Amino acid sequence: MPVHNADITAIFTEIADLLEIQGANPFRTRAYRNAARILGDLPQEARLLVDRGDDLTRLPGIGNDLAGKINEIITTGRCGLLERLHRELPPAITELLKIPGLGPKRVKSLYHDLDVQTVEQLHRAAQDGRIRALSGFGEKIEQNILQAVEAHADQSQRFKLATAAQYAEALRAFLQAVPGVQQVTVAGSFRRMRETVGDLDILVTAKPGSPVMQRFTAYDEVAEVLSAGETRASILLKCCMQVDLRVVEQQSYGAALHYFTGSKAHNIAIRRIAQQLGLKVNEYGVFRDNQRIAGDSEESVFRAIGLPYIPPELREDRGEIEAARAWRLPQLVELTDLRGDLHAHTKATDGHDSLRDMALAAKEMGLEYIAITEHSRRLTVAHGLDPIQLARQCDEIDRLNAQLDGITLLKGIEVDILEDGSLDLPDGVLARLDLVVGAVHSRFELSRAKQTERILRAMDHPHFTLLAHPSGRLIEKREPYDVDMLRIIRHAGQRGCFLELNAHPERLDLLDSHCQSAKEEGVLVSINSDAHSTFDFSNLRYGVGQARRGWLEKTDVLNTRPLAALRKLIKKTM
DNA sequence: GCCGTTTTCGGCCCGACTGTTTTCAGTCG
Repeated sequence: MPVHNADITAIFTEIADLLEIQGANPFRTRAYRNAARILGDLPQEARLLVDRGDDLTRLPGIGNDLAGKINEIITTGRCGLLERLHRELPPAITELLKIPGLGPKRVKSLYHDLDVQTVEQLHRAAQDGRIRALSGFGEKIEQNILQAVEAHADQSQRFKLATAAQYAEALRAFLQAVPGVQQVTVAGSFRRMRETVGDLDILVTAKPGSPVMQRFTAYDEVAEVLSAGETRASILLKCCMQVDLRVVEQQSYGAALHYFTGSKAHNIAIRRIAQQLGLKVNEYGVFRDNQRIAGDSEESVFRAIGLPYIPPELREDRGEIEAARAWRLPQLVELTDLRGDLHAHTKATDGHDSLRDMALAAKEMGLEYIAITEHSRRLTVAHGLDPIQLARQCDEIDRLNAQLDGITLLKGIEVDILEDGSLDLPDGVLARLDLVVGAVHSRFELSRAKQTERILRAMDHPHFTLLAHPSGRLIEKREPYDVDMLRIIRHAGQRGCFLELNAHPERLDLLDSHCQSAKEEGVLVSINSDAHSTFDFSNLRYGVGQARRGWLEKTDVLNTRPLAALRKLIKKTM
């Protein structure tokens, strides 16, 4: 079995958990967590880097020791340190860390003093009232543990960005109406436009005496108030989403927003820079000694430590700080940069609206063109089109284009890429179209070599324009199929093809790290809605968010081109 | 365990809330 980055990430995370329980140097455990994060964000398998003889210590946060461990895991499939830790501690003990309120210190004490090794044993110990007697514990903590175990509160659920947006908007409006409240901003991973968010972090500025805290904890969707202080409170909504509220004065808005937006790794890096400058950054501002020198805006925070403004989507400690220091931050693409959308369906297949309605909705979004790309015949569940049906739709598009003003429909197809890499419609049919979007909708389980080869062959087709949802993953539902994405990206470059960033909230596919690879290889990405109804064009904002997380600029995105320029780019000469 | 325009050793972000304690440790973000 080849070792994937996710395997190494899991090993390093477990090592960090176990070391923490043992009471190891916290910075050592941080190094393992950091390494896990770095590997998780890598656009390529570490295995391939090692095969190529790349020096892993060139990755920030990976030194000789960790590079050696990565090597060991890749070549042997094992990790000596983890095996040693497994001999020293019971294997299931890291599960206890997932219980809210239990950290490494308390888990260690539960194990040493009560021999609690599993969640079941923890449950029994709490039921028997044995926990309250431990030093540092008490009746309240025992009750909390009991509740948490019985509520299965260890399952930390993540929500798709678009789902979180619904709860966020409702809460934002609710809080905005509270007397004395000035600004309400949803920060955290939501503001960084991560594809899923674990909780909502809301920042409020309010005049002194505003009842915002009381109102927040009394919000009618609250299932439980987890904590509530003067400036900070956490609630659990009935949908099981946790929401953290932070209230600060207006003068601290920027510093608090920066702090609350994260990511954690980014914040640590920023605060280190401040430290080196003899400054201190916290959620109230930037301080020299006890003198507040910045903090009313995020810009002022960055300026105070000598950096340009870093957009939230980049704040993952994935090179944005180095880029900022060198004044080489990208000018990220914006929603208003999009001129068109190259992937949309109508009720001719599995969409819900007519050609005309889709065109008008796109125009309403400020778009200049959209490509109609129905499924092809192989995809029977979606009523895919055969050559005759497609020809009929093309005629209809021609007629409609003659009537429409300010929006142009392009003739396309989302053609199935068959198992052998051929396309699901004959060349003569594809030749009439403005563009051909190819997609894998079957045989997801093929080996990496076969799946990659399948897609490369499809791109070799003279009419192939754009690869739809390149990884095939459905967030939290279906893993991506196993392909060598870097090879696909490079092949697209050689063949003059493009990659889609599918903006549907369930897909958000291309991954952000692969957007970066595409940019490096000079392959343009098309941010497409994959709209199945007139409402779906609004999903483009999530695609843009993902593109921004992938460092894409306006020029890196195919459909920022005006129609005439786009036509030149997608026109196949062969 | 990592890292270096003060450093190859000695640092490593910072603060709020809870519950256990009488001044703070543990957890969390």
